[in-house]
Amino acid sequence: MSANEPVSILSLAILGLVAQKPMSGYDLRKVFTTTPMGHYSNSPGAIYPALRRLERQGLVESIVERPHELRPRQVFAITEAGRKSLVAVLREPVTRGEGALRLDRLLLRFAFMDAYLERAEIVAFLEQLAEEVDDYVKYLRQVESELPGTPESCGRLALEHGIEGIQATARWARRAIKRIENKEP
Amino acid sequence: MSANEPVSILSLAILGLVAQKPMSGYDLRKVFTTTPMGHYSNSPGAIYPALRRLERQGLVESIVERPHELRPRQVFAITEAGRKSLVAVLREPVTRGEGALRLDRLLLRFAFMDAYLERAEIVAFLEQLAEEVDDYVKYLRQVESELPGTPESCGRLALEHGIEGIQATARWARRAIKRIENKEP
DNA sequence: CGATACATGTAACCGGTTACATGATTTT
DNA sequence: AAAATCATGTAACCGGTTACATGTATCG
Repeated sequence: MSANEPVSILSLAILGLVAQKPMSGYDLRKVFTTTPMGHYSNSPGAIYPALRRLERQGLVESIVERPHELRPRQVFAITEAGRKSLVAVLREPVTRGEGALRLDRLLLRFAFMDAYLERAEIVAFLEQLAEEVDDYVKYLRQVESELPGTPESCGRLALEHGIEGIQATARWARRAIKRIENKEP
Repeated sequence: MSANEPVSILSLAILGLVAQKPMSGYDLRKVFTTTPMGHYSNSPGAIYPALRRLERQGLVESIVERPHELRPRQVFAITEAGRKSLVAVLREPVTRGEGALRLDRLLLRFAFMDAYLERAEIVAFLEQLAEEVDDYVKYLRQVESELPGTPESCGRLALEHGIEGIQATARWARRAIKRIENKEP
């Protein structure tokens, strides 16, 4: 729909956060520095420009508190367009862009879902994710089988690490489905 | 030692690859596009500049094949300084830079180790890794315990995904240690 | 009241992505 | 010989990191 979607994963994280409640750049920075969300970068030189971009796209709007003082405080809130755009991102199908499953982006989307999507949609997302992950495991096993080197070679072991990590993801997704489905409405 | 170290993770991947055998930019691109190494970006606009940087740093050197033709082929090989620098990177201690364990970089380093490091060093690396990962799990559990929301809330589930993923890493590391130690010399 | 920590940003640099360009080789 | 594909790159743009700047509250 709208061509105005948050482009980077950090923008998406910010959009999801200000959707929960309006925040200043500093508030956001605190979230990123004090929680594992910091995985998506916690530097002010990333956050403030991202907020400007989101504002330019009309996805967030800001009100300036204490406008007459020298150090004003700018609080950003999501707009209706922003909410629409966020939901659209949450609803994107689960695919491998360029052969690599961008798990961090997918998980970030998932983390914001329960505020906006029906339970059935969330479950469908997890089912797609589990399928894609299974496919990816198959591909990695294929690669492994063609790999030269002994079973103790570091390259092979590193690949096995990758395989086991995403197998853990598949198990998690299926368990999450059950947890969500068994929850009383 | 040398202040000339490969800066980005992609540079490190390239350095490790040309250390195995000399390759052209195109050869490298093929590796990145056809294997899971593509995780570290497979775009020519990243690879060629990275090669230039490595060359400027003296970590790789190139010979131009078919120099008189219009489309020459430039093959890059690691230098002695490059090999030293690579080994220095492989020997870096396992730490959390800015609170986030950069697993992808650590695993990339690991993948290149067996050509250059003693078995004992590799095992020590894995032990450090397992410890750091255990610490990180503790931190994440702490975060989880302070998280509001029901056990089925998406945010909590996403965090659990992270926890389980790095627990899988810890198990992998300990299993890899055993595999390497039990290998006959 | 001076020092320290908290709050709120800006600017320069740099690495990566996307899109484009162009020469050689193979296929039809 | 034209079309398609392989091989080898370049350029513009853009997002992120690092380092710096400056204002406000707090604490000794």
